[in-house]
Formats: sequence, structure tokens, C-alpha cells
Amino acid sequence: MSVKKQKASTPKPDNFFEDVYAVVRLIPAGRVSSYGAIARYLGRSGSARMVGWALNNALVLHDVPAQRVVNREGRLSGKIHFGSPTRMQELLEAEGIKVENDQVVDFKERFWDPELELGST
DNA sequence: TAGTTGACCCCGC
DNA sequence: CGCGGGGCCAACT
Repeated sequence: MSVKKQKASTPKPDNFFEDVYAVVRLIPAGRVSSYGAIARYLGRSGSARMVGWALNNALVLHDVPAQRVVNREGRLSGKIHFGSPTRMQELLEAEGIKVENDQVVDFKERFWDPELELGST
């Protein structure tokens, strides 16, 4: 069976990426989450960077509110990828989230942990 | 083909 | 208590 590895032309069911989109989509308006929290919830605590990559693809898909996802400092680390230097902040303010100096105000109170909200049995 | 970067986080000094 | 380096996995050059 000379089955060569066709890396392209495949639906690519990347569960990890898809799962990231699902969790981010579950984030309610007015709340924010962090890469590490999502990564940990998916079982990839060490691969928090991949969450960022997933969201990067999310921007292309245009179906995920990536603006609600920030780093563990509550800082808009990914605002650079929104095309405009203030795009992410504007979106967050539109959701009711206050942002000062590229930093989410009361981030600790606005923080939304998937494992805490969803993973509660 | 292989090397480097990257929307990060944690540990050690 | 502050700063630096390593680790993680995938995509880009």
C-alpha cells in the first residue's frame, strides 16, 4: 500500500484546535479567559502557546471571540494580530470590559475559568 | 530538509 | 521579592 502521508487536502479534525474554539465560544460577554487556563482545561497546560496559534486560525475562521482571550497577566498580548493596534481593546470595551493601558481592569474579577465554570461535577 | 519563531507559562537563581 | 531561561507543539522561511 504505498500510502504516502498526504499532509494537505484533508479535513483535519484537529481536536485540540476545535476544542479551543468551542471553549472560547462559551466565554460569556463581559468575561475574559487566559491561554493557560484553556490549555490546562484541554490537558495541554505546557502548550499554552498552541492555544494562541489556534486563536490565530480562529481569526481566519471569524467565528471565535478571540478578543476575550488574554494572557495570564490580563494583558492584551494578541492585540497586535487584530490588524489594528486598538481593535482588540475596542471589541472588549464594546463587550463591557474596561481596558486601561492594554490591560484588563479587574481582570481577576473578569477572569473566566473553563475548568471552574464547566468542569464542576 | 532543517532551523527558528511564536497571541505563553512555570521554575530556578 | 525581581529577573532570566527552559519547555511545549506547530507553522513559517
